[in-house]
Amino acid sequence: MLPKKTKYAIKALTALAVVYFDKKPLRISQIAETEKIPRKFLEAILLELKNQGFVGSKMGATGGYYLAKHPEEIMLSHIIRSTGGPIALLPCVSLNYYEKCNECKDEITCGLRDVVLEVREASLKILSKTSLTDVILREKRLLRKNMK
Amino acid sequence: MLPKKTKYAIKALTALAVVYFDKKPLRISQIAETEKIPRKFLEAILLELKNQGFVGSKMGATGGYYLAKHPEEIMLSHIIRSTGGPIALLPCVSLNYYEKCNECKDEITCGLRDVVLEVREASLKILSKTSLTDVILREKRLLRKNMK
DNA sequence: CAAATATACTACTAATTTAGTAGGAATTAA
DNA sequence: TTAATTCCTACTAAATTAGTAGTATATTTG
Ligand code: FES
Ligand code: FES
Repeated sequence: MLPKKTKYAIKALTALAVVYFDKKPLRISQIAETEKIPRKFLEAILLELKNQGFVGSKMGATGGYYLAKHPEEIMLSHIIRSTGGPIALLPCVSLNYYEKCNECKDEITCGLRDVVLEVREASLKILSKTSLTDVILREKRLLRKNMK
Repeated sequence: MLPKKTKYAIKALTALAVVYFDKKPLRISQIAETEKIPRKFLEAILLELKNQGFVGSKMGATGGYYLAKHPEEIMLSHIIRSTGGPIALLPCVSLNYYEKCNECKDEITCGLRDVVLEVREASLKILSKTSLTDVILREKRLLRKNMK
């Protein structure tokens, strides 16, 4: 399961992606309100996202946050990895959080690892191809479908 | 990430699957030793697996555990769900641990949910088709490949 | 310049989950 | 009857998650 932090990050970044072309920053409190994210928590999350280069910020009155990259360049896999941790089911198949399985005799011949590797590949295939723009597009598509 | 409990469960059940046709039970301590699982923890796990119908047991001297079903019938998805929890990345797309996303206005039109649903489908496709027998087969294949 | 309004940053805390452990009761084989 | 084993209840300790409090710093506007 993804931690709330990751979910909040995706939600906040998506909100920023929606207004990307306005070229005006969005206030934390504004995002917190519309996305129903605890204000202070979101503050911490956005700060982290800034340090990782996802967003930029402007201090002071009329300040706020804005996407630092084009929304098509920001993939869900990046956000997940930056905020939540591994996508893989086990540390021994995680690209970014690798850790040796000290119970298993041999990683190379471990049957379980082989399966879990396949699962990671399948998940990553989707998550690394889905950008913030795609999330917004999906939302629009679902809205149309539901309207009919 | 899968909890250790789940990993241990899969490992233990696989060990039982290997000797399935011997028709003799395997002792906890034996499994714990060969799979490097903390003895007492494994005890608790196997008991739970028994209550869920995965294994049977025999008490007393010469007692132990054995698979209650054919190893081809036990899928990784079953074990994960019984011991670890959801396979889905978010509660709103979990079949067995469903919980409403109270931040999102509408589940039906949520773009993030749509992506995460696709990921769950992809993972489940693999995990619900992979049995204990398959895990053993993969292991054998990997061994052969590595020998050459 | 001063007041108002933002983010930046440090340092906690509280609740939950995970990964176990301890110890004895019940059962069975020899 | 004794040795070996599972069964069962009740803890505990460590790590992680989900936040909060409070203050410093920067920026706009009157
Ligand atoms: S090596 Fe990681 S599960 Fe076996
Ligand atoms: S409804 Fe679950 S993420 Fe939006």
